[in-house]
Amino acid sequence: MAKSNPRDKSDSTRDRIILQAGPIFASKGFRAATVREICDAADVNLASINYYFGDKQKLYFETVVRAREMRVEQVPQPQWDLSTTPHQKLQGFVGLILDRLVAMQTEPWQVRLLMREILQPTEACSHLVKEYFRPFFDSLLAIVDDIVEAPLAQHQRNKIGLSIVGQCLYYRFAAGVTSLMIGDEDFEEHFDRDSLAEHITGFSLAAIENFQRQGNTPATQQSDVADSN
Amino acid sequence: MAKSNPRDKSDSTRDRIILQAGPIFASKGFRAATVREICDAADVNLASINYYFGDKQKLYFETVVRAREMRVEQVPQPQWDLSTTPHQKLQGFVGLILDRLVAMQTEPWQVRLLMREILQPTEACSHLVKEYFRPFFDSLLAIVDDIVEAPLAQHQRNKIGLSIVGQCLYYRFAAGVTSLMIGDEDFEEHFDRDSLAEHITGFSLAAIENFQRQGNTPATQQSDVADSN
DNA sequence: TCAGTTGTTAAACACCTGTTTAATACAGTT
DNA sequence: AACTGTATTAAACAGGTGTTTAACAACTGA
Repeated sequence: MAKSNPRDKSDSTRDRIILQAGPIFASKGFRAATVREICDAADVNLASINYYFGDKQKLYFETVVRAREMRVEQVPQPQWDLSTTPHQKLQGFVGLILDRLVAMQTEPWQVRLLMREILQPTEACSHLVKEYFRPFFDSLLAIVDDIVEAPLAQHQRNKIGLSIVGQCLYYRFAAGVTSLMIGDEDFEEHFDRDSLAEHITGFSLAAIENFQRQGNTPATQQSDVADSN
Repeated sequence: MAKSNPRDKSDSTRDRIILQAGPIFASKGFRAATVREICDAADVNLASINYYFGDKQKLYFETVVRAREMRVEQVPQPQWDLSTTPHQKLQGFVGLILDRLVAMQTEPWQVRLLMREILQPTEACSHLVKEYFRPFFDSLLAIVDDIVEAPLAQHQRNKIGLSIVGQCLYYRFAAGVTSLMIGDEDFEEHFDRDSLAEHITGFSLAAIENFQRQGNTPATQQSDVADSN
């Protein structure tokens, strides 16, 4: 049998704190989550968080990092071969966004925690962008490049990519009001993961194709209304 | 001179509390905002909130209601005549969303507070949906109907509408990470209100037009990847 | 003038917050 | 056996939380 050295014991306690802190931070946010609540959930002493992490803030950072790692493991990026069409790649990637970052049905704590960082970036967010969001977004832009063929200005690539991401993330941020707005039963019936992936892919693909047809200069007229703020 | 009856005095105090509570709730959220901080800002006694509103929660509700009223006043809906094209209407409405609900440059407290309700709906949210979001969304769908001509299934109308709204709201929710992701200077230069209105309108219009061209059945293939969660 | 209502105030209440401390337990090493 | 460093514990700390209370001030209508 494997001997249990103190390092193992330490790591298991440390891990248990992170894993129990995750759902609590995700549900209540950094401030509303209390160290007492976390320590109770992890079944450790009140002082353990300060012992292992220094303070509550550093525990939060570690929890965000762990959430990203777990989410990438849980939903791996799809693999494509030479026969995969750009359309299929786009649909696969939209599905990947919906699974990894939206996860409407399950709403795992990892997703809710990462979204908190998007909404109110802390120091953990720059880490997330570098290690996660930026490469993720680059993968999407590569697919977009395959579809448009003609080279685009960088800001146009970014805008198209963010139009796609925006359509997906909306359902993470606003699922609650959407359900209130269009009715529970309609929402449950028509806004499942696969239906949304299909719609967003078709919508975006149609947009990109028509962009090309119109010579990359859509909507040249300037709005003359609603300029006030 | 106008006599100052106690009702005036009362209302002014009540109003001052709401108007000072707004930015604080918007910035910190319900929990992190303290009644002491609000009372200090409004220059009223600590007990005033409980006296006028009963408790902190009821003050919050009133503040959300007020935020909506103020926002509708600040950014009125554009008026169209018979010569206005559907394209112009769409661009006007996208601009209206960007001005009312995104407001990237100014980020007034009313907008930040309303977004909090979208993200974490409280009892105030169902009020918002009925009085604000639902009619707002219906106006958008009416414009979409003008563009597509052919009748659509209700869930398709909703999906198209939410694709447009999603592209806009993304910049409210994720402006922070976007700036981190594509760089500050690129963001400031190319992602201003007018550029975004133009892009989102063009992107969505192209999508809708191509939807029609393809007979309302875009993206019929099903993704065979990224199904795990 | 005199109740009576309304608005305001300072003080206190009971509770919760993150963090620190000193004592204790227990492993492996000398 | 004594020592050492790590892990855990209960208790206390200093400060902040929303809410309540009772006293006081100001104006109202009879």
